[in-house]
Amino acid sequence: MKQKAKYLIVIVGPTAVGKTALGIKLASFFKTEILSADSRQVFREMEIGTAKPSPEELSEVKHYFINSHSIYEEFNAGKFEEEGLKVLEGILDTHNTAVMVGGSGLYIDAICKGMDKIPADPEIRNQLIKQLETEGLEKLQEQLARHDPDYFGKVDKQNPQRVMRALEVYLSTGIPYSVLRTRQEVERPFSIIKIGLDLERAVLYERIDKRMDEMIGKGLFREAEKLYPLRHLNALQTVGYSEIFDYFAGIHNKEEAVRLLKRNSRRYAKRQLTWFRRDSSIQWFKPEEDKKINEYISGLIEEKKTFNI
RNA sequence: GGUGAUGUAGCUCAGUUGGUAGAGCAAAGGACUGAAAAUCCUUGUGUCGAUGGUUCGAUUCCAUUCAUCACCA
Repeated sequence: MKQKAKYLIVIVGPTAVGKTALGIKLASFFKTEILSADSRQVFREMEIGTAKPSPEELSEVKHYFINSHSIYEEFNAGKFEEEGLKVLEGILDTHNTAVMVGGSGLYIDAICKGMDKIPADPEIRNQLIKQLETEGLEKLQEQLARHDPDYFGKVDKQNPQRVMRALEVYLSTGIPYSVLRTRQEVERPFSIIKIGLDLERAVLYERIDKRMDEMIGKGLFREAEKLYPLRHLNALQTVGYSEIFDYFAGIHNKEEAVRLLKRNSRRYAKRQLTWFRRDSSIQWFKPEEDKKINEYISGLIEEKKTFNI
């Protein structure tokens, strides 16, 4: 029996570029569903600051991983791969095409390329965080140099998160991180079509600033005020909220908070672009280039169909 | 119209006793496999308003000129 071709259309790009709208158009066209790859939109306790699809948009097309988890839960790229793959399988069981939309590069890669199955140990991680506070980064660097000289030679030693993760893995498994982290890409049972959305930088930044003003108008500060007592949670260590928490904590005034909200969102967009730019399988378009995007996708899908006959 | 001040990086400004310049902010580039909207690294981007003069050499001194601001008419 001939196997049907299955496709995952992935839409990536910086924040505020218009990924959500394109995703909905494509999913509607293919009569399929959307997998959101966004590390903050998964959380139901956060709303305004994460720029989720609107209720209308959500009712138009079924979205997964929007409001699916709680900020009290531990959620990460590894879990996203595991849970997301299951959801994808489900969609592709009944559809030929699925759409994934998101700005979290690591999450996108987790689905498209897979991650090494290296365990996480939150307990050890918390210990390491404490150790970082009390003894400083240097002590952790020394430990890593001793236990995993290989990785120590490669890592960005100034980055506490990198150093701690490697130590976490070694301390919980007894195996050096460098041994477990093979970065081997896995083959998925579907074809992946990656669409990147980008805009002229100045225009993108204008959109980011404008959207931030809109979020503030919708009550972002009120939302952040409610979440303020939970600010220590990982989910809330994020652009759009921490700037407001600092305002509540008296670190800066409201005007400065607004300035930082915008600036940090812009910087976030830049980091996203840096991540996506190195992925040569992404075909880039401007958000309004619907026609070109259509041609690009149908071209690829046609080709594969022909090939399979 | 007169007098004065200012004109240097995207913005706010510093500076050069004459040897083509530097801070803050903004920004740019990059890394990154379980915190990733996180975390970390690197980088000063410039006809020093314009034209002419003095000088070995002018962004700096002089003249003219343009622009902006303030005050006086």
